[in-house]
Amino acid sequence: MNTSENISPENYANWFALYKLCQLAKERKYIEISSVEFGEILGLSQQTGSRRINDLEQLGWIKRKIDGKSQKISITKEGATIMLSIYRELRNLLESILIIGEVTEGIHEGGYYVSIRGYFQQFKERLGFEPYKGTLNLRLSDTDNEILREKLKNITPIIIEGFKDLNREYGPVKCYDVYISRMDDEKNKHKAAILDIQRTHHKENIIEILAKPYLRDYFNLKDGDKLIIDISKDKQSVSSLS
Amino acid sequence: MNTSENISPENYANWFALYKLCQLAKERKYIEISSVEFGEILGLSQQTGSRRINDLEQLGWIKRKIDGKSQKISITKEGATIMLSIYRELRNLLESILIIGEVTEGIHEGGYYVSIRGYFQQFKERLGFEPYKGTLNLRLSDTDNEILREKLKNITPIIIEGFKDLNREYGPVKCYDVYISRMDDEKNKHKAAILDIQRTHHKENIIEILAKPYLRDYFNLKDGDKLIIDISKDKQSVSSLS
DNA sequence: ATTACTAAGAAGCGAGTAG
DNA sequence: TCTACTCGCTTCTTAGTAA
Repeated sequence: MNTSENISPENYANWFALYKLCQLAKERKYIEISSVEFGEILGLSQQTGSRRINDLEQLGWIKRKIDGKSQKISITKEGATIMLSIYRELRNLLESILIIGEVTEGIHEGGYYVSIRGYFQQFKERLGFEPYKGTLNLRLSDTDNEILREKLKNITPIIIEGFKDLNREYGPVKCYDVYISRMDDEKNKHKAAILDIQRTHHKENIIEILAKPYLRDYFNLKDGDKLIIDISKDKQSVSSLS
Repeated sequence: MNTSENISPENYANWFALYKLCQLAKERKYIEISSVEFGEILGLSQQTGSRRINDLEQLGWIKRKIDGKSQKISITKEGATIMLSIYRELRNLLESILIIGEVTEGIHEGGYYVSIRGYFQQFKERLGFEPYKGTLNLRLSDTDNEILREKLKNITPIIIEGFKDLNREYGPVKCYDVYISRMDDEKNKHKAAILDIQRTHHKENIIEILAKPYLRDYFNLKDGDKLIIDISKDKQSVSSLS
């Protein structure tokens, strides 16, 4: 089943009606609603409310029993499939228009950096949080990586200064403020930072994320899970427009 | 931000237009499209294509650069947020209108049953597949459990007959054909069976799933992950209508 | 080529009302 | 009360065309 066939100009009014009915179905069993009430929910008249319910029934997206005064509505398997396919299509689209990183087992180099005393103190002061002594490694697609790098160019990084100790010299490190979140959970949008280490040894598009909590636990992650990386410059476009 | 405010009757035409633009954005960088082409994609005229793009720009959902002949369009953060919030809202709705089970560590009783020789041979023959010798335990919400039980009543179960051996007597077991899938992956819809063991010791709404592969690996699951349980009687409604 | 204006035409909505 | 019909009116779309 092709999603584009399901929502097309002729019936996105119906799709919206189904969406609203599903919201009502949250409270479950079946939906008992009059055309007046449904019209109000749609922000339209009783007549249109009635028409929409008719149309949805015709489309086979809902079933109903009219019982004199009241009508009982339920979502059919077809209706649910429509919703599910739109959901899935949206998920695919979002993976294209957002920068998504895939949790991966890293080489813990970032973690090593964080632990170094001379850096750690600076991270604490300049990032605005005391970072967990380890990084979360996220693998980006080529395109996402490209876009991310381009975006980062337009952002002034937080500079962690280099220093020397008895043994060796430590170079400066750049960080970038970001927000990290799961695709399916809007409440947990966590402040974090991209740790920009110039790396020679993995060509792969892996970025390292610093945050106060241990992110794998905080977001309940396993390898392969996907996170949204949000470089919150509000008015910016998400797909790059050079 | 409230999703219901984002898609309302006045602007779902715009929402749909944004959705279509995002599909185009899949191919990335920026979208370079004429109003004629966009009209065609919408199934509408050039004029409307042009108007939609204008409207979307007005809403701040897209940015564009008109460059003589061609215009380059990109999705703004606001636009992406709209899409993301609809995605999330849909996810919530789907969790209400579909039967969703949460992966949980079971007591492995089902697994014990499967392994028993007298049962195993029957499972193999009657389910149409050779089950993995263990079950996946899914916890249901009270409502989902109620609805599932009600649905199962209307389905003729696969009966696995009881038998005796030297030590004890084994009772009959009922199974129900289902399809199991992740919410985010339409390709992997796997044939499985609910193993209906009358259980006294967990009051919790846990069902046990039989399938050929080890489902935790097959779907890459961890505890708490959610699966759709699809009792595929096609013309049936998903929300119960008695 | 494009985008986008205006005016005519089509589609959709709601008032009135029947069943 | 309900749902849902017809019909007038409003809104949106398209044709023609300018920039």
